[in-house]
Amino acid sequence: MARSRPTLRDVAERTGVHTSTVSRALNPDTAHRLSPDVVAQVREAAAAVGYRPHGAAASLRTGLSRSVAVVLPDLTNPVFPPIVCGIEDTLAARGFLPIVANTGNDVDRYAAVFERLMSRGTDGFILASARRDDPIVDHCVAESIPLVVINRTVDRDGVSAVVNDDDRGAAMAVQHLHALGHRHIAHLGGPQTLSTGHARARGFKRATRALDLAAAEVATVFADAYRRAAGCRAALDLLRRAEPPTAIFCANDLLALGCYDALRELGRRCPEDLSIVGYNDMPFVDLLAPALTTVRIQHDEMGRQAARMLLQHLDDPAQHPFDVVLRPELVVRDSTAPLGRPKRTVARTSRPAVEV
Amino acid sequence: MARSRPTLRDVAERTGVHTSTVSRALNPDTAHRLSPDVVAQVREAAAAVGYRPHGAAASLRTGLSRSVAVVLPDLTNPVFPPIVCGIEDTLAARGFLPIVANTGNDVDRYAAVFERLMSRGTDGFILASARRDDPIVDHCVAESIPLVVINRTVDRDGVSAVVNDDDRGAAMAVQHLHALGHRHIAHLGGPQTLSTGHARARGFKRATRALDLAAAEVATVFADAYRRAAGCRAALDLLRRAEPPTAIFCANDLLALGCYDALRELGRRCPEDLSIVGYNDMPFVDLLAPALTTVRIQHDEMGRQAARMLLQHLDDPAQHPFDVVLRPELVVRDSTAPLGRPKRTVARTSRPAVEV
DNA sequence: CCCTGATGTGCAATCGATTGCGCATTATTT
DNA sequence: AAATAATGCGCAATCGATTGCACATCAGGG
Repeated sequence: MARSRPTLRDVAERTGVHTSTVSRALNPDTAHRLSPDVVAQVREAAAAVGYRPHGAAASLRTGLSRSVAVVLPDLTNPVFPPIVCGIEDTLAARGFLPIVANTGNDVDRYAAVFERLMSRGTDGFILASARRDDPIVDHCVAESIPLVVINRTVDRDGVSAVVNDDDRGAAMAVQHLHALGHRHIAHLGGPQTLSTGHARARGFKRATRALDLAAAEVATVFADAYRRAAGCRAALDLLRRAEPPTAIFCANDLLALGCYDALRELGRRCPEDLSIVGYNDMPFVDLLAPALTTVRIQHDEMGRQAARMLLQHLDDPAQHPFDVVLRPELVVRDSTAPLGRPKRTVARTSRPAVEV
Repeated sequence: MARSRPTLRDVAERTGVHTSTVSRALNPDTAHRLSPDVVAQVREAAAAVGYRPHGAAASLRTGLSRSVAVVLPDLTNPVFPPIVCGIEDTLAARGFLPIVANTGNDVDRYAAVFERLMSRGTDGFILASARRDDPIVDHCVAESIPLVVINRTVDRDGVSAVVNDDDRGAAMAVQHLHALGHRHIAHLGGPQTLSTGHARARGFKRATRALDLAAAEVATVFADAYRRAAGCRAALDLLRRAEPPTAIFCANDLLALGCYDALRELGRRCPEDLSIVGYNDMPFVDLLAPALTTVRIQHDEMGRQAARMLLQHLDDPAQHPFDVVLRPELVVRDSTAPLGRPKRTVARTSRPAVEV
């Protein structure tokens, strides 16, 4: 035992043919060039000795690995798993294996992970971790490495992206709050180094202006990360001001959870004292207390589109970069209520967890 | 452009030395055998041409890849990301890259993913997807492939595992419910093909017997998957019986969420009409309505232990398999209340999301 | 019956990095 | 100063799979 794994040679010797014949017999694309009985014999022998192709060797020779790297900024953010599932489904249908890596929102680890994935040889990248100004994206473009950015996009040109219409989504949130009578609406923004944080803040500003909400009424603070704790800090900042807002639009759901924490700390209630809107409609926010009103993005669809896009680039290296922009949807639940006349909590809009 | 990536040869020619010298200069372990100025020149040239090691080639020659596969049964279950983070931290410190793959609870995909990872060449496996009787685990043992199972273990011997004391955790849940006065306690069990489902059911049975709860009072139903929808179905089954339980111990948090769904469907309330205990204390269950009482497992620590274990096996192939059993902890929140005298919801035990 | 063409298989080079072995040069010892 | 040890580096084989090319065999047509 512990003998090294069987190779093409072992199968060849067992069958009495050459290794090249074995290689062809085992490859569905070349098997037709051989006589059927040889193919059958080879396959049988391969199964008998438990032959497994040596990916590194094949990859070395062909330069292809039939695997793509999926880089996430934060695995613990529940918004990403459904996206990954969409990617997986689409890639699996074409025989590609997605390799998921996590940067944990750390720039150094982002670089290290990319380096390792590159050297390990993946055919392409799907980056959910892109920053607006991203050296790694630049590098990929310069080296013509097949690449798709997802959810977050970059400022520069020449990169295929699957994103949401964050500007519109933000406007939907503001309009909803405005329709409920809110005038002191604040924005708990995300990092402005990320396209999502930037676009949602821009949409917020545009929408409040369009609705003639005085600038003073539309305070904006920025969290330094899409994290619950950062959201709490920023929310406390907003809520401790002289004239606190009656509603907050958060740039993502984790920040909204931070708002919940802040309210609890201050002994105030949602939605009675403050209406909160999140962004992403990540799994489980429908079960929170109160159930979170949020802007839903199409998780699975984003993943599927990104995977399809990357496959197009792999199939045709000349494929020109393009964008797919998905439309968000407002999901009204219990964390928003009319100003001064908070609605009673009734049967809330539920949404089952994503079934894989 | 689009010129193929630089190789050792390119660096060698540029420096005027042999490729083997370049190889040694770039490898910290062998650089000391060369004169310092050669090393410096080589490193400089390598950086200048943007040399990146070709992992597949190195892996082919050495048989090592410095990467380990982490196989998850269900990426969308929030209990796993924190575990993966623990694994990542520990592996990164030793220069190993974790490659995360997801089986989506699908046996065929499990096999396919394993096959791909094997052929791609990973130095070892951390399986969170093991079943009690798992052919893939058997295969790894037979082939002496370094392996650690995590969270779920296997019935067979000879496999290193990091698990929780599920039996004890279940007993803690039952004792808690019993102390609250509950006598009609049911168990919403997980799949019995998984060690977690099995051990938690066993712990439930043991604890109820020890407390002299009549067998009739301790109904048990099994969900066919750790999913919210499956939990809902099973809970409806329990709650529609002639003598429904006053408390349910669920084999994991997702099943508990299914209970919440079932209650809503029946128009009953938790904890007034039914006390619910979950298992795992996955992220965000502290924010649910009501905040979930659950058995907490040590997510990060599990990951760290498993990674350490695997590294031990990699360092010393003769390392004998061993187990690490972590102790669970009951976290009482608002989903459980004294029988017939439901407590008012007060400030609940909060727990911030895991900071990466 | 020979020639052409098709078909099936073998040969050997190749991908890029690693490493045991050996040679050459320099340092050390007596 | 000569013999020996130590150091620095090059040579070439190797890992396993793939693939262009060549060769052999056989079928069919003239």
